[in-house]
Amino acid sequence: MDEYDFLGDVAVAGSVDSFDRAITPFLSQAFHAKSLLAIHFHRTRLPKVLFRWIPDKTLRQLFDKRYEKLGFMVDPFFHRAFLVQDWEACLLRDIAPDRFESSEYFTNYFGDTNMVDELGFVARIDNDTAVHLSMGRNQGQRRFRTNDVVRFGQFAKILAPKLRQILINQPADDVVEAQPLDRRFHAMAQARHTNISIREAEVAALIVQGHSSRAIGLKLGISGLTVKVHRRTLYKKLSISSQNELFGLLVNYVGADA
Amino acid sequence: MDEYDFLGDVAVAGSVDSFDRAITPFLSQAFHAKSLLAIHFHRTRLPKVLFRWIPDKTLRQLFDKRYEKLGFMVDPFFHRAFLVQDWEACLLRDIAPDRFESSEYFTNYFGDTNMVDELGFVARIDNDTAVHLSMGRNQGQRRFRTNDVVRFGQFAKILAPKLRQILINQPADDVVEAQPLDRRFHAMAQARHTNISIREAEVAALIVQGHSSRAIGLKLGISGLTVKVHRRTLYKKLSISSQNELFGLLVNYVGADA
DNA sequence: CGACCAATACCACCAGAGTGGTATTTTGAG
DNA sequence: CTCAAAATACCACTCTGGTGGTATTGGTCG
Repeated sequence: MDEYDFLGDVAVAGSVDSFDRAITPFLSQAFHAKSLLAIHFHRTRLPKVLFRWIPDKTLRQLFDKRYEKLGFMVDPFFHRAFLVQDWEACLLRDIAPDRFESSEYFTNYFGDTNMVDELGFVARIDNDTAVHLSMGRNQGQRRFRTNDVVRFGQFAKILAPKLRQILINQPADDVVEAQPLDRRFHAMAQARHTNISIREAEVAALIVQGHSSRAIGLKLGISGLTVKVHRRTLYKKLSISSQNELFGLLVNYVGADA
Repeated sequence: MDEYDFLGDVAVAGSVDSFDRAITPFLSQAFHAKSLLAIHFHRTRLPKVLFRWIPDKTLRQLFDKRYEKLGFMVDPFFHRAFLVQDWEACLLRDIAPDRFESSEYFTNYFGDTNMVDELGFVARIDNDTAVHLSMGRNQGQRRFRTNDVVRFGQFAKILAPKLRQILINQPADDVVEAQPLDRRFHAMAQARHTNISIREAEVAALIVQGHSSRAIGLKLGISGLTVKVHRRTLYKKLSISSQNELFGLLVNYVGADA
């Protein structure tokens, strides 16, 4: 299939469905991807997976089960989507928090384990919504190269506006509010008969997203050393003693409701 | 209910079922436990959960789903069971590998997240089988105290031989062979078109069980520094770069089959 | 008002993971 | 037998998390 045939199909696509059919076979082949997914983000609501192509059954199940409820909250693309104004194509590793890879706990948990690399774009639709499309490569495969990124960036010039156009007229059918992570941590703590401060909840949320103490400090405009203090008191209140345990609480409790 | 009533019921119990009914209500109350379980271990086969009382629904489901297939392989009680000759009552934290708690990834994954403490016994039945009973306390609760341990140890003098007696005449109905962890890692690596050495597979298995490099060295009779080398080459071959990613591979791939 | 707590900041120390080396011995396949 | 790979050992370094302190400020509640 020719590149211009592909772009022609994209141009005439009038629905998410036809868009999916136009791009999935072509992109997955052109970039040797082992997964491809498109997600409609909302700043304060649960996201909607527009379509996903994940041949590996186990991974697909994990993704379906966990991403829409909780996983998206630790997806760097989700946060990135509301930071860019127009649209942006990028590699996951370029926008991920500094400790994202070593705290693989999460990506593992949501079925991305073997995605050694992810290349995609985010595009803002309006103040509260955005759309995201990405392709993943599995372990055993090479990471995306510079020319992959460049080439994808060029496609994104067409794909991003087109997908936005399709979605802009489409009313959201799911309007389930999603509590932000810090709120969820706060609620979880109270369910455990302890009370964490607002700051501590914020820190907890950023930790599980993969930020180091230092990075959290920069983000909150406080010292990384202060973050360590919050960390300590947080752990003490939740009677845990490590980051992994915090992940565990999130997965088993914070994710349980909402 | 009186302690001697309890012991009387235990004494006359003639089946796993009646044993369960005799002990679960009493022990869970007497020790303020939030979970109680009994497992029949086999050195080379999948274990059989004799009974389990886990009121929390989420935890129960996680446990049911993952423990019997894979989780038991990283359960310190499982390994302990085949090290003691007769029987032994102990705290989980006393027999757990040194990095077991901080690499909570696993306990989280198998539904033990909130078990801040676990008290139980293991009793050998014959060369290849053993039985294990334990109670867990959740987060938010105190850990078991010395007098809890002492008291439980006294009960175990009756419970362990009794449970062994019940099981000794009971033929195993499940005879599903379970590949040891190192073998599974080896197979997983080959499925990924790479070949890890025997030593590397051993190291991988010990890592996910929660041992530090130093502890692995002591266990294998080699230097902890050598273990670090194995670790490095292992990570390189699997194209990962951290322990958490190794956990992820185990959970999503090594556990998939077998 | 005083007691208390949250939030801030900073210091020092340790353990462990991860990474970059070098070098020797053992072992197994060709 | 030879050569390459595996296994062993050791060194040095950085980064981070986790833990133990101290101290100041500002707000809240009894």
